[in-house]
Amino acid sequence: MNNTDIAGIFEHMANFLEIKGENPFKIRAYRRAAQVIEHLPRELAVMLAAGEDLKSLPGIGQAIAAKAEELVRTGRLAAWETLRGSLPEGLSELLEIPGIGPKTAFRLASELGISSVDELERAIRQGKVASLFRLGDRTADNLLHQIESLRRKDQRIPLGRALPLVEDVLSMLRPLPGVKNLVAAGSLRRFRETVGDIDLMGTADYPEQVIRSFVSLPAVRDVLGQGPTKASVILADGLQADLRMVEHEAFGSLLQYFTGSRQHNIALRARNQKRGLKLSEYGITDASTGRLETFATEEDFYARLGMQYIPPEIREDYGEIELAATHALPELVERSDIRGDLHVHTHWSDGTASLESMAQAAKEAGYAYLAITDHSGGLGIAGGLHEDRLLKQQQAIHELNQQIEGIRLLTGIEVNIMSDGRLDLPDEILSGLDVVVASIHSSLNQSEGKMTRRILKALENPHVDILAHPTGRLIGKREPIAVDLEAVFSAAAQYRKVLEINSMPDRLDLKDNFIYRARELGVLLAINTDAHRPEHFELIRFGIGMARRGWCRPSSILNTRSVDEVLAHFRQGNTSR
DNA sequence: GCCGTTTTCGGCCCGACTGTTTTCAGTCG
Repeated sequence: MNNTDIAGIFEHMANFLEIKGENPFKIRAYRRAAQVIEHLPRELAVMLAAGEDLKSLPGIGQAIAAKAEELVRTGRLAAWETLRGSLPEGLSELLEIPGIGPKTAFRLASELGISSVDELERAIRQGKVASLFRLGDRTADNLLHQIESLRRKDQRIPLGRALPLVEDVLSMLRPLPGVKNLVAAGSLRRFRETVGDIDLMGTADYPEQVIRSFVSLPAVRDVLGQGPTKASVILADGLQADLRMVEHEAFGSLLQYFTGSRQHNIALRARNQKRGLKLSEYGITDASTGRLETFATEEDFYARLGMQYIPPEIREDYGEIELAATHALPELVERSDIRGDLHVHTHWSDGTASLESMAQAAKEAGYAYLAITDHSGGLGIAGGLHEDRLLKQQQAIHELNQQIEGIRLLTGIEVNIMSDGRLDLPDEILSGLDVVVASIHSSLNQSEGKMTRRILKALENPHVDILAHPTGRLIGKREPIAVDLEAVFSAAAQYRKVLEINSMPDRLDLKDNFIYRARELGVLLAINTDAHRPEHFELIRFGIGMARRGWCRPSSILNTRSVDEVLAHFRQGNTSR
């Protein structure tokens, strides 16, 4: 049983306990455990097999550790079987409907015998729901609307689609007269790989005018609501965006509050409550005096708590609060730290641009070096390079290096890892290149054992420098390959191989929690764009966002180093066996 | 059920809105 399944069961248990009116803190404990487990970089089964104590995980104590172990060992959980037997199975899905909480769900089940969304819809149409005590026509009507919108609701959408959309909106509103602040908060600001709703907030001299302009933007498909300081709209892709205009003095605490994450805020408040400070979106209240202090910036807000400013990307209650309190947060990698890209394509394979224009674009991006890594000729990739054309390309790169100034091109290849782990170019060819990026593009459905052996074999090749997009996932389109990443990370650390953080918004591969784990194991990472055209260099910000979510300092990222240091690192990898 | 620079017991984030009431429970973010 894997982590997703286990987390799912704990989440269901929380729902059922809630419906039964159990202790709310017990319920919260199950929810928190589910979240922690869901985002673990390693399988609980693996940790248990290694003899590790699950109680060392945050939010997991004696009882939940034992239950998790029971699930791993037997695939079942007696406590869960009992619980689910005591209530109608479908009740959990009722909680998905906005407006229905545990109390209402319980009453719908006990008083009307409803146990599914379909049954609820029928009951509403028959007028049964509106006749219940403390419910009425309005409530029933709203629920019906929620059910309908839930059925056509778009999923969370990838960050790569949401961010440009939101930036468009912001760039049209910011020039309005009197606008001081205007930013997106929420999971978008934290650079989560997918986002649900968008929370925009700002301060301005004439807030109503900003609201009016907002709802009449061309990107707005539908206006859900509009008041003097707040409006809700639907943008393209079905993305809901809320704009909130506030007083300038309270902007800092409001931004902090709406940036989240929820877990971060809960932990932050609990911690400071003990010190007599009450935190809210309006500011900080000293319990002894009852006086509310406001904050125009987040920096001031955190400083008042005696803490370092915490970058949004790591506000996940993953230890950042404690470190910020002792001023020991890591300095996270930034765009300006990046000195080159080690994975790009040109029209020599499936890219669209020439060597020259890619070099020029990299130079404009502020880079000192650029590795040209077109596809190797093997399996089914359009226009991949065979040995003769690769040699010609190397020649062209050498010549271009003579002509251009301000950037150094490195020769390279993105070589296919074939289904048995061999590479589709011979070692003699690979040894003549500055950078060898290896990746999987075929036979993606192999078993975990086979896939892991395949990748480990590729990593054992002394000429391989970087493993690109290690899991092969495409967000929302293709599942990651089945592979024992823990084994891959260990091998990479041992052989000094570099793992890629691919910045393509539909890849973001490795993802945040795996970056965190790889870094923990001492693996060096590279943030690459995998650019296929000059504009793609801009996508580096997504990779940087992931790296920051994985707590990477510049020292964890190879391409923050000079070209000589990069090449020196590859040479070490080549001779370390 | 979890957790500990005041605690191994006694706490556990905070405020607003909605619809239904006549003082507030339930839900949400």
